[in-house]
Amino acid sequence: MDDVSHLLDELNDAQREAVTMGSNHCLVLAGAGSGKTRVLVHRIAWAIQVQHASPLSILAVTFTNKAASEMRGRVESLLQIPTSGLWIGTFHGICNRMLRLHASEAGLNPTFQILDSDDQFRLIRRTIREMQLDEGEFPPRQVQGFINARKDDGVRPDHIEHHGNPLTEQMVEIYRRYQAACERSSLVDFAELLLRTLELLRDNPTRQAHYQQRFAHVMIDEFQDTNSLQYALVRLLCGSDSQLFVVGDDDQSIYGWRGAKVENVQHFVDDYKPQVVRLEQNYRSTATILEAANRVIDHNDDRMGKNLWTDGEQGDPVRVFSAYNEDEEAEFIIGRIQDWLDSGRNPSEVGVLYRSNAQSRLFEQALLRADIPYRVYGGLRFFERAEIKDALAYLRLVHNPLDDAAFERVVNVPARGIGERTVAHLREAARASNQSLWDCSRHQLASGSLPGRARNALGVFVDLVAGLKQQHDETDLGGIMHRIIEQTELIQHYRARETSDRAEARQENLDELIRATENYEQSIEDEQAGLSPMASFLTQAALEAGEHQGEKWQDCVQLMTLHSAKGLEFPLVFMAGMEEGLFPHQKSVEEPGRLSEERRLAYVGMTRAMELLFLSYAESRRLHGQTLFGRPSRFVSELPPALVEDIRPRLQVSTARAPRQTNDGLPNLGSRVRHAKFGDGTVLTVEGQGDNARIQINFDDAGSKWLVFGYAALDRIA
DNA sequence: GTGCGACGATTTTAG
DNA sequence: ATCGTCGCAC
Repeated sequence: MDDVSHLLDELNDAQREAVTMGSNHCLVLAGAGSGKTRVLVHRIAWAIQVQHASPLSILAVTFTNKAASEMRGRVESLLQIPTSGLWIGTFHGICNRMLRLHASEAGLNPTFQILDSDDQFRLIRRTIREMQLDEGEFPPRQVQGFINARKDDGVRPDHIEHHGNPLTEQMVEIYRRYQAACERSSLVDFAELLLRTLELLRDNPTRQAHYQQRFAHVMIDEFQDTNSLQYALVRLLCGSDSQLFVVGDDDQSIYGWRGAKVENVQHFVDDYKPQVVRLEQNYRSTATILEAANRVIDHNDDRMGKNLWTDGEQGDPVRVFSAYNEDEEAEFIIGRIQDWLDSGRNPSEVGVLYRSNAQSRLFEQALLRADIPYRVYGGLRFFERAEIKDALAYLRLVHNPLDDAAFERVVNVPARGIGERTVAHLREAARASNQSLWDCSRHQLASGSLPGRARNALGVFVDLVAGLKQQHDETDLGGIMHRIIEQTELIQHYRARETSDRAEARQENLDELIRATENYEQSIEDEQAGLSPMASFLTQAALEAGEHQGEKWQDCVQLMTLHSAKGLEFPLVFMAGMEEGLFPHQKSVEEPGRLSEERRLAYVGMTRAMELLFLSYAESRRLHGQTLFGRPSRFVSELPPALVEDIRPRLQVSTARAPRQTNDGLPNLGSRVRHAKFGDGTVLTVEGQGDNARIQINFDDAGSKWLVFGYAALDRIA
């Protein structure tokens, strides 16, 4: 046997057990910071070098492109071989690959284009409008959620029971028509990528047998994030001789709201009887931080059980800061960051985490004032920006004139006098003749059945795209992209409509897009699948929307939501806005089962911290234009007091929390009161005087109510 | 076809 | 407070 010590040297016992697992299926319950990526990478290497598995027999699935490319890179450097034979990718990437290879068997045009969620939204909205339904009654967002949820459950329109419920019946009809529109134009949305692949394998025994035989080693990362469809797909991909190696952490399941099923971890145990390995040694955080996080997550009663430990240092206590308001909170955090920098540490070692994006603004302003560089995660990514999508819509039309979604997007961008009436006429004619909007436009122009003005305008558009199509034969991808941006006059369009710096940014992005097409090299797989560089580029753009903010890889303080912090680590972490209603979020408190997910989110946040962890909350906070008086998050009180250092004990300073009684006996804003029926609450508003005063109280359990002071019989409580 | 004011909603998000 | 969408007037 080859010397394989390099595969095992740096592993602890549990990690080694997982990596060297024999013929059994394996479930690795990998706690935060316990080295799960290392285990996955070494497992792949082990399969190839020790079990002599062919690289072609390996399928490794992740949730993000970032995780996939990191894994690929690490396997490559560990094995010192190129990894092009291995299937490492996201569920969507892998499904895309299979569908391209077997397009006709899956009932698809091999040049199908992928719809991102924005494209999908627009197409659904248009479908609703075309059906002359009321968008108030059928909000496109909701319908989109409905359709995706059905697809995630593997359900097609014909299989939905509407039980005579007219609302459901309509929803199903929208689903049906949306799907028909997709198929007419060879468009595939994200959920469809998975569902089609599932159906392909399910209904095609030859293909199924082929892949089941081929993939002898199937590895799945972040298994707690899989939805029903993904688990069904995993089950179809694994044959009786395949080994499943599944890594996950039920305590880090924070995506239940978008369909992820933690239960899949238990299902996997039941279905495959895997050997279970727990990775509980943490290499990231101090003992104090770890213990505090353990104690918080311990309040959940639906855990598989796991207790992280470390042989590292005790470290500093967890610091809890009680701010008077959100401004003071931000000020405090920036002060501590300044201390950190003054002690010679770097901005990029600092993570400021919050529950919702709206909270970022305060920190941005404060950091700006303090002249500390920062980077905000979230927002639109490169290929999601409007100007990029506009330009790509032209590219899509050149690539596939049947793409009605692309046609609709840019037929009047820049405005060229093709109004809603003309487009409606085209849609109607297209539907009547069962044609694409593009073909229909050409016929309408030829037959002269359009009013003069519309005819001219549409003629300009058709000539433009037709001209570009023609030029496509003479030039490469970069060349055609360049000409698209030049000839469509998109830049002039933004210039005329928007402020100069906004237009400037769009121009830069479009320049960047040209550069990206010029430098684009399609993968060998895409080439083998017979994809043109253009088709390959469009697929990539849809599948990998790109970095949130390019180039900003400087030394920056990192601002992000708790969700996007998953998988990252920082020596210094702030968790801001630790208030009931904000975190845990009000909506999660109301729905049963959601609270434990919020607690897992708190756990994820805390376990991001390596050396120092600060939690902070504000006693009063302006939100949606009004001032709210919150209480500290329950997660704060779940911390073991021995590990906590209160930076400002509430008794000391708090004005909002120690309200004086006014002369007329009315409670002050922000004070806590008890009502016989509604329970405890916080006074939000006081109007009028004496017994006739109307008081708005936000009750902890009963919600916000208006009461007349004289009748309400309120007791003040501490 | 564009511009403006009213209106409403406002957790988290990768592919 | 703020942002996006809708309807209406020019």
